[in-house]
Amino acid sequence: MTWEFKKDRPIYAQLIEQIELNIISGLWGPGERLPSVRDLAAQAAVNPNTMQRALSELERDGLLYTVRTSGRFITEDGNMIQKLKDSLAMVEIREFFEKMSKLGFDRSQTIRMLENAARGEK
Amino acid sequence: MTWEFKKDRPIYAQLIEQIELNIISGLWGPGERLPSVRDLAAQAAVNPNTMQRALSELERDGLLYTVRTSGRFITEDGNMIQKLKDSLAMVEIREFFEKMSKLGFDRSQTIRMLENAARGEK
Amino acid sequence: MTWEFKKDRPIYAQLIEQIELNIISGLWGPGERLPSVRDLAAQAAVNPNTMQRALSELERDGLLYTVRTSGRFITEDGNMIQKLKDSLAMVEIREFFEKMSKLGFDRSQTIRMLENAARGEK
Amino acid sequence: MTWEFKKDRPIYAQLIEQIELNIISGLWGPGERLPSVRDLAAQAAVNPNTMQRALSELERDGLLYTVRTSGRFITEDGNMIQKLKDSLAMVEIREFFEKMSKLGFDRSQTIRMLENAARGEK
DNA sequence: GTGGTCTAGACCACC
DNA sequence: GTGGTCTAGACCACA
Repeated sequence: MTWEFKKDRPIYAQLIEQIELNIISGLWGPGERLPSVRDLAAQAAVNPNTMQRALSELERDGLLYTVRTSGRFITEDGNMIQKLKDSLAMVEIREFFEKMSKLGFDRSQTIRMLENAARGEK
Repeated sequence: MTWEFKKDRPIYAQLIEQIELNIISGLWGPGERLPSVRDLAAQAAVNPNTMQRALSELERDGLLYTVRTSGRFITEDGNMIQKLKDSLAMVEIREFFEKMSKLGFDRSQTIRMLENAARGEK
Repeated sequence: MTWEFKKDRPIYAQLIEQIELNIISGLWGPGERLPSVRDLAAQAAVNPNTMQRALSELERDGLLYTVRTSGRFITEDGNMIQKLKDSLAMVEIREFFEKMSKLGFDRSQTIRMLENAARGEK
Repeated sequence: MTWEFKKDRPIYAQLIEQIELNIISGLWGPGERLPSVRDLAAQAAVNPNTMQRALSELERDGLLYTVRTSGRFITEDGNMIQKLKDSLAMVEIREFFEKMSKLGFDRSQTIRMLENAARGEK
């Protein structure tokens, strides 16, 4: 796991994004225990407070949960993970349609081009 | 025409991008004369040299041409504009597939979701 | 290495030409590291930006490549160097035929004179 | 006949060159009478003194001759014109060999490439 | 230290 | 007036 950050957005937001990806991709499986905030922060070379903030937000969203004195864990609710995955996908899809529209392609043209592209690279 | 720049990429690159969009969208039609470098630079609030660099690169790609002492013009080669449009679209498509793949969706899943999204918003 | 410039053409163009000659002649061999932009500029007594422009264009043509924070290097693709050599030669040949034609010599006459000249000086 | 001058060399030298080309190419035939210095100067948009200087040098070389009260004429000595033609050609040939040598081609390689080029464009 | 970018301001050639 | 070029000097990212 490598952590990289760009300067154009807050680091805590980028942390959230990366952690979500780790969960969605299954790299961090449901119910799995996370390293300590300190360790994670050291690993990512960020301030522990920043890491803490990211984890708190993820916890607020229900993606993580804390067991006092024992640590933080990934949610075991597969449904929730699935919903996150779908919701992130919807954001990407919306942005993609937006960009293609700026290029002058409407939704159906866009889909047709996507089909061709997928077929072409098989 | 509004010009906005982010800090994470060179301004000249963003200028190129925006100008390409202006051409593709037809806002600046084939054969049309551009404002002078100085005017464009003032409009975009960048240094004339930066605008000059962007225009030079676009000219190198054949999208613009210069008539000495008279000004710069959009290419009259509609074919070239079409090719640019397609090529920019291919970049977007590739990036989109890439992102969706990180989320765990393969090409055919992605396309299915796109179709649903397009249908859902009609 | 001496750098000289005439006033009738842009300096950056003359820089490009001289550097190409350095590469073709093998004075700067494939894979070799160039001096820094600043050093080259000082050596040639031009502004660093001007040298930078020349190098950028050469890089765009694939004759050089940059390793961030480490420096610029001559391409290791001997084929590309050979192609450059041939292409520059073709330009010279074309111009030469052109001039001789203005003097009233056609291609075959020109070649015959060249053969005589080469023989005469042996 | 159009007259064009670059700034990097004296105008009178460029006048000489152009006039020599006119004679060699036969545009101005042997024995033909030239327009007056004043007219030539006006035509070329140069100072009459400059034109005068060019003509004097050409006369010194024997390419022109003056008949008092009647005007200037192209030499009728075809031999001389031929010699001029050859001598200008030799200059071109020498320069060409020089340039090709800088590119790394020796005389025989150069000649072979010229033959190929001439054949290729037929 | 490296290359990359940007700005400000100047001069030139062309018509 | 147009575009083209050059210089001087600054700041940034990267390692």
